[in-house]
Amino acid sequence: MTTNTKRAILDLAESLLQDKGFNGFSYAHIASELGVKNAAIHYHFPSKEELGCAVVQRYRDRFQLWVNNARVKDLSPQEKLDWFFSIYANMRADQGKVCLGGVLETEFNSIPASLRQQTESLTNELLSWLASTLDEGRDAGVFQFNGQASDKAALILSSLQGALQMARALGTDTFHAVVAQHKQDLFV
Amino acid sequence: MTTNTKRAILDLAESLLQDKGFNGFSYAHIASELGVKNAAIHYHFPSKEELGCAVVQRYRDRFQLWVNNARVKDLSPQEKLDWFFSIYANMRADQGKVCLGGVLETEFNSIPASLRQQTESLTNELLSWLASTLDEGRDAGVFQFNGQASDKAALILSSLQGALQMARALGTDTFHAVVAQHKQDLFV
DNA sequence: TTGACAACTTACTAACCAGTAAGTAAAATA
DNA sequence: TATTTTACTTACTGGTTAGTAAGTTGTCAA
Repeated sequence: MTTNTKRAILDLAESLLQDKGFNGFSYAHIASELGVKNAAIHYHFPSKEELGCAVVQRYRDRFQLWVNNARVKDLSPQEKLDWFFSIYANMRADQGKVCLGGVLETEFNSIPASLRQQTESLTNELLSWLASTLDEGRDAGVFQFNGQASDKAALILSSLQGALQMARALGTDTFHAVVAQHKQDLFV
Repeated sequence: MTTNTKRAILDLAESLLQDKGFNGFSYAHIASELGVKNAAIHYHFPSKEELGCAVVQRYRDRFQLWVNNARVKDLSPQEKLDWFFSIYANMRADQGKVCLGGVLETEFNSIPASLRQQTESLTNELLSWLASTLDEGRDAGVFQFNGQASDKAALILSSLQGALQMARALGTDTFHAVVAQHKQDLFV
């Protein structure tokens, strides 16, 4: 039986990562919030590196589960895109969180190598799903854009990532304006 | 006579900010790199908060100087946009740096209030210049996009910010692909 | 009932952090 | 020349960091 504590640590670490970044939270933060001692965190995750990797790995697994879920697979391209946008909108709504990719890429030069690897894999997976969804929509005649779907996907993903961050300084409206503009660009 | 040291501190702090983030560098890093002692940094910038603000303030002043410079003012909208894109391309070329706005927004919840204020002002200034340049280009018939220029500006700025970060995980090609896609979207 | 193991706590360490108080040497000023 | 000011250094503090070693308690299997 896996403990509740291990999952609670992962949940809180993920939340703290999206809130303050990898260098912005400590084992003490997690411990005090959970009402346990520092060493309890080290029992489940010997190093901060392993904790960070476990958070990203779990996020990646969750994304793949969603993507391969019939409820998502059977959506139309527009609905798939809306579902994807809503993931980011929910992060914004949840205390102004930003996406894991953006946090870890911003701190890329001061995080462990294994966590950099996880970040690269996560970004590639998001990008690849988005590119094939865009291609699918263009083939179906519902999306319109020039050039390769992978380039347009990189544009959209980078913008969502940046817009979540920007919304911290300028407010939620900025984020929603960016999303609306993407739809306008794509559907015209 | 302002010392070389003060400027060297600002230069290095700006570079470290773009490299490792506000929580990712210390007075000791700056001191050892410059061959002075910790206290020398505190002499010029009593607190890290003041140092951070001075870096962003100098960056804002520099941007306003560029923007109000006749050499930039007299450019065509396309040239202005290319010039703006090249600022970001140069950051990417310079050891994979990311933009100040992106770093500080990502760390927004763990930086001092005065630095948050500087971040907001910087982002507003970049956004406002970009929006009026887009408007100017659309009026001149060289740019094409739907909706408000301020929304398209937020889309482009957020994307440049995100693409610099993303390029750390995926490489420089990703950044250039995003810029090329923006041009394609705008010029069609 | 005993032994093993899981899930912790207690108590600690060495490194690093921003920040400070007091001293110093050289240059500018009067 | 005397005094002040600038630009530091030396030496330190209290707080925080990830990480560790050794001990404790409750559960479960043999």
